[in-house]
Amino acid sequence: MSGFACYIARMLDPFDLTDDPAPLAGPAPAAPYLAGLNDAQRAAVEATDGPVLVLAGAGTGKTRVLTTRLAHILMTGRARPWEMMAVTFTNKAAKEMRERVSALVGGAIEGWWLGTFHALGVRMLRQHPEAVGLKSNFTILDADDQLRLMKQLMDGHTLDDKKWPARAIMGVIQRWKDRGLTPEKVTQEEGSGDANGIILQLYHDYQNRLRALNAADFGDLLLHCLTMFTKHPEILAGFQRKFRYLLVDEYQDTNVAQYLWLRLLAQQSRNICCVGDDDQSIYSWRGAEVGNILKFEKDFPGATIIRLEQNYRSTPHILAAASGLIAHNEGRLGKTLWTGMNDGRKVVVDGVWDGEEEARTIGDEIEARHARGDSLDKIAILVRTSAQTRAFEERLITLGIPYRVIGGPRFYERQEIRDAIAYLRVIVSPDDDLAFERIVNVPKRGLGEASLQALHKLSRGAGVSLFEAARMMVESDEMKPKPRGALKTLLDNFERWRTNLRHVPAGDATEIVFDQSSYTEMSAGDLAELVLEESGYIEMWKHDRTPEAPGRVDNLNELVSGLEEFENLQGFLEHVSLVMDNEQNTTDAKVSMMTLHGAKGLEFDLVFLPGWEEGLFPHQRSLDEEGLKGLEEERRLAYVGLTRARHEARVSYAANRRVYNEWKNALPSRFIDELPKENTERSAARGLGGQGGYQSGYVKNPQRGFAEMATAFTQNYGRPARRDGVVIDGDAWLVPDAVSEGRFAEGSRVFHQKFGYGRVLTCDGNKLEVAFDKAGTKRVIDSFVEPA
DNA sequence: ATAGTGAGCCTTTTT
DNA sequence: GGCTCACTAT
Repeated sequence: MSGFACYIARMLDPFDLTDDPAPLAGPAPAAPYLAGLNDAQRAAVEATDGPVLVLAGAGTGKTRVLTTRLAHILMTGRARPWEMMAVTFTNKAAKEMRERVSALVGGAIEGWWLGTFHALGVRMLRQHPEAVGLKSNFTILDADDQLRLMKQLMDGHTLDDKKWPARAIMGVIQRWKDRGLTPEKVTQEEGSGDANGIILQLYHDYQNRLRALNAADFGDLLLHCLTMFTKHPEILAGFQRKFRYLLVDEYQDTNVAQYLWLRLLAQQSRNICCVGDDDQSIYSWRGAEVGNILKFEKDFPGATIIRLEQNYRSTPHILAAASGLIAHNEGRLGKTLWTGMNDGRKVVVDGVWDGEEEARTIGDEIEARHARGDSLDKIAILVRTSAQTRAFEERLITLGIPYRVIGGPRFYERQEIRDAIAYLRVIVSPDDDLAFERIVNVPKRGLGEASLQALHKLSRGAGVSLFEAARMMVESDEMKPKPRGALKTLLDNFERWRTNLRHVPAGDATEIVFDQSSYTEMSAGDLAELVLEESGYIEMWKHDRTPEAPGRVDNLNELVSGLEEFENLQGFLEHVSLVMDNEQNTTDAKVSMMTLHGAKGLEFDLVFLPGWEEGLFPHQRSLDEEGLKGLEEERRLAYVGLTRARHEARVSYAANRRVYNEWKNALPSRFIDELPKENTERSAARGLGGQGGYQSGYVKNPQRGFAEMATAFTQNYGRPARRDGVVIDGDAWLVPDAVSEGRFAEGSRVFHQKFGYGRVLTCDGNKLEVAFDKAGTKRVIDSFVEPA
């Protein structure tokens, strides 16, 4: 802290801006960190006071502006670190911001309130937990815990659990929480309705149960803050006084609860700067309200609005394609992105036969680039749904091209890790019923359904935790000797492990009673190792013969070594519930694969955008459930995808895709039609408007190309009617050019490799509607049928 | 109490 | 295709 103060003093001298009342008014002597900013960026940095909305288009240097702004506020002495709050959506973003601002300021920054909404919310709640009926060591539940809890609560209700599975109920409740609605507030608005009545009742039950468990779920972290602010104005006032400058990243993704939270905190200082891009709002399904950004001016009268429109990332063609696409959305704030770069290549649009061919084509292209010396790090495949990555993984494995899938199952969400953590949780808080329940019978100890029921009954009757009930049970005769013995062993184990627990440093109200005489402090890692060993848990996996078991053992070992970094278990558990990042080792150059959602904020030289088909992208479900709103969000997703590309973007769509078990034929996504013609080029590889076959530059490996061609000729060309062939579906790219370019008259007979013979009903450009003799009426692209 | 089988479901995105 | 749930057999 003192080091930092020192630094400020040193920096202030040469260009003292502290007393400049209106930084926008004139060119102040340029501080070095301002150099290289364009006018808009600089304005965004220097408009420190009053409400500011920065509309930052994709690739316009948002992060740089944001970090510079924070550094500027610090360096000019407008605020000290602990008087600033900066909110992000991901831990990764928070981490990056901390690093970059520190670099600008020239040292670590202590006391700065920087983090995700949830992390900051917890921090506030931990200071005043009693204000919302919690104890300071409250636990944070994850999705898994929530679900199990809800299932328990639902037992008491008559609800069609086919129509309303626990997952769906939690969804409704979470949505309410996103909107800042406690159970009491829901009543006024929409608590009626058949199912809603029961769901609301469950919401009440759920909240009561959480409080009894001294636990909060993710939504509560904000909701409880709101309650606290309203019920205890003095607490709110304290925070209002404290935070003189607020900054919010990704403002378009805030939900109502977050919005209310921010508004309350900013009310006093009014120095709130929100940064966002309405065109990149892609999280409405988890409660985000684009409306928040659209009505910023109304909420904060006199707000300064700054648009960052110069794009430093993409070529003009990519930018124009993306802009042309997003222009189809209504209700935008509107931006005109521009770039000073050279033209570059047009966005390539490539139609392929099926998903397999799509994977092969993309794989080959990547291989060619790789052979040419391009770094795999700069290549990404961005998909709509996570399941799509599979085809590409398989292909890249075959080709021996290293890749990484970003956003897969998280480390801390794996079953074995959650089990291990449950053990640790019970050690730290014996009252943690959910954790206790999770592991009473894992590994199997003969404590099944019946024993658990008995425990629950006793726990409810005596008003004590399950652990306590178990203690009582062991003393009594109510249980059969066998399970009783097993339970006793388990309890004894926990008591013993607990004696090894390292104390929480002062200030925490953890009430753990243990025998001082046998007290031996252990590091968190050592303790975890001991527990996994003595409980038989790791043994269980070592003996497991399923293919994933060895990996699980590895994960458990990794967990233990990860624990070494923490002072104590409590600290680790908090980390687990909030900072679920799994750092990927980024050492080797690999192709990145991820969903479009996961790609936000990233950039790559070459971006593949497969699966642009109606139903998949835009996703049918989005359309069904949200209608036009859903479509527009899907379009924003497409926009996000395109704008990730620096040099090249390659869109593709397949005419046939296997969904679960059956083949479906698909139409190209409407988004493809919405890309301006002048900024796109149709790949020459597959006809569909191009001329020439695969030789026109697509397949870079002629040897394999020819080999496959030969195979395909014998298999396909010779016996076109064959429908059960091994490779037929995948090798349709050898359809002769003449055919792919042909036009089909209505009424003419055609042959389709998947659907067999049929008659053309209608013909619209290259889209045909064909009544197949066996497969029914389908819509297909003309290049996939041939004259019969 | 538990393992194993079968039916029937649903398939987006995740702090 | 894979997951969860429920049921059956041990």
